[in-house]
Amino acid sequence: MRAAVNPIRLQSQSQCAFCKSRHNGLCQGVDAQDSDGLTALEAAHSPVRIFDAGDAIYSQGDAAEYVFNLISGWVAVHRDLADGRRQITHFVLPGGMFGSVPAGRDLNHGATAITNATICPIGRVKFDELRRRVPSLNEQFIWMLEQDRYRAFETLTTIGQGSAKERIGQLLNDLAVTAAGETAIRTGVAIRIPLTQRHLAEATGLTPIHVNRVLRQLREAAVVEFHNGMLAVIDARKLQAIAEPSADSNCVADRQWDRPFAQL
Amino acid sequence: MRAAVNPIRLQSQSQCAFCKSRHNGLCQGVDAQDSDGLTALEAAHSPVRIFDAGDAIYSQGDAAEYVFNLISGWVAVHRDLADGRRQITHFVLPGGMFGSVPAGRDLNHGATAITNATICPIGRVKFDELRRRVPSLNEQFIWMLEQDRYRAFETLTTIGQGSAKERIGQLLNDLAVTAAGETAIRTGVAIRIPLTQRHLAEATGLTPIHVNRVLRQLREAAVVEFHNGMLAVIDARKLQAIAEPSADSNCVADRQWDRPFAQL
DNA sequence: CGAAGTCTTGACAAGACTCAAACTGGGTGG
DNA sequence: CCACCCAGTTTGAGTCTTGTCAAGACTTCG
Repeated sequence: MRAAVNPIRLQSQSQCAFCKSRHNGLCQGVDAQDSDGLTALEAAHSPVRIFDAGDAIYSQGDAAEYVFNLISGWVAVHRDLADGRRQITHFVLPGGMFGSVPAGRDLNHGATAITNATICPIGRVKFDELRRRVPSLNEQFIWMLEQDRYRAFETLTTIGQGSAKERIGQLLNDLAVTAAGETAIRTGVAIRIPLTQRHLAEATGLTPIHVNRVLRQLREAAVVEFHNGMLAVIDARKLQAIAEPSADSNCVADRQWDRPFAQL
Repeated sequence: MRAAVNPIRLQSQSQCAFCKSRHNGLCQGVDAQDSDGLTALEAAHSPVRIFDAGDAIYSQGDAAEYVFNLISGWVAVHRDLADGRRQITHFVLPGGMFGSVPAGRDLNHGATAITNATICPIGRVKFDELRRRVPSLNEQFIWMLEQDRYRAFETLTTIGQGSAKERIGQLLNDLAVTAAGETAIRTGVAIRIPLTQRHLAEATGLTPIHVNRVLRQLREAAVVEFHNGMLAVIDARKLQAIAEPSADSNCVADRQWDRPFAQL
């Protein structure tokens, strides 16, 4: 069993810049007025760690000793099967949190730095104590967990029901929106998405080869172009149409099942 | 926009039996010693609601006004697309909680009673207040959210990477384990799983026809038989093998990506 | 009894995967 | 400066899993 954290390099200063400026992430959950809470937060987290692109932050099966707050860079959270198949469940962008699992369980997934990444780990036990002491942090944590679940439902729907084109369109659209920090994507913009086609494949449950073919289709249909980690949005409307076959309202609420098994 | 709760029938007593006996679910999170907390919990939740099999508990797009605690019966949580496709993200069994989303968002999924179901709703606002007052309840809530995420990762991996046989095997195995309340399933037992092949299809992202084919394969291979809402486990070992191609340890931790995009 | 829905099966089509090979571009080392 | 290597990307041909269409048998319910 490998240690849960690979401390590749420690940053010279031991404080998490984000907790001080509170621009993003978990630490944002602490009220600015709560100087006591802020001090406690500072005291709680471990020195910031820097990972190189490709480094494992933790591996599937490790004990869950830390909660991680991503300060800069991109991280992939993924689950591996014994025969080599890998599913990327989601990508974490700066401000995101990862690494928490239900108390008493080991990690059922791994996390890998996609780019160089700066990460602020907080010991799980310390974090739980802190969370109980600082209500605003507790709320932020819950919000993030709910957010993850919310997203997971959407991803699950796309992977389960979508065609290859829909899966890739959805993923690219989501990533672009998140990376750009906007609510919708505009025609003509180019956005850095530091992934290979293989990453896209492992996140969508397709083969890299098929991802390539679909990307070509999208290019030939003048929807998006994805080359060398850059996504160029040729036609935002088309992308939107591909990415969101769900009207997200209760437009189809009338669908019902029958009830052969009323009594359990 | 439909109301978030279809109050089909109200049970005569307005108290949730589960909160009193605390055998299961969210209410289990309240310390038995914390009589203040117990009283507050009792006061907080709405009258128990009874749904008939097939009833919508809430619909996609509704406002998230309640958190639901399932007392008896089975519930499907699902996400619908405009063209009629539907993905069941997971099934909720007695003791499970559902209906919470990040603050400020509408529900991105619906919930439907599969069997007749008894459900204890608690207003979201009330619940949040209560949670802040009763730390043990707060912890139970967080544990449940983390549990959901934990499961979602596994489901996502199965749907994304698994063959039809693996998806169905995994689902049946999970349901059997959960329904039987055991950690592993034994050869020879029969377990009630009140689902149609269509439910299985919508949960695995396959067509009902193909589900049928795979079920026949599993029957002919003497793994399981699934008829009329009953799952007969013919060979637990075979089922296990199909359901868990992941060794869940870091057996494959060496797989690495290259790093074409170190700098973000 | 008919109606509706589920389950089952067959024949066929299509989307996605496999295998194989060539091209690209960025590093590395001579 | 060039040759080489490596990983990523691109493309083609063929295969196979899964989806689509169609139709019949069975169950439940009114």
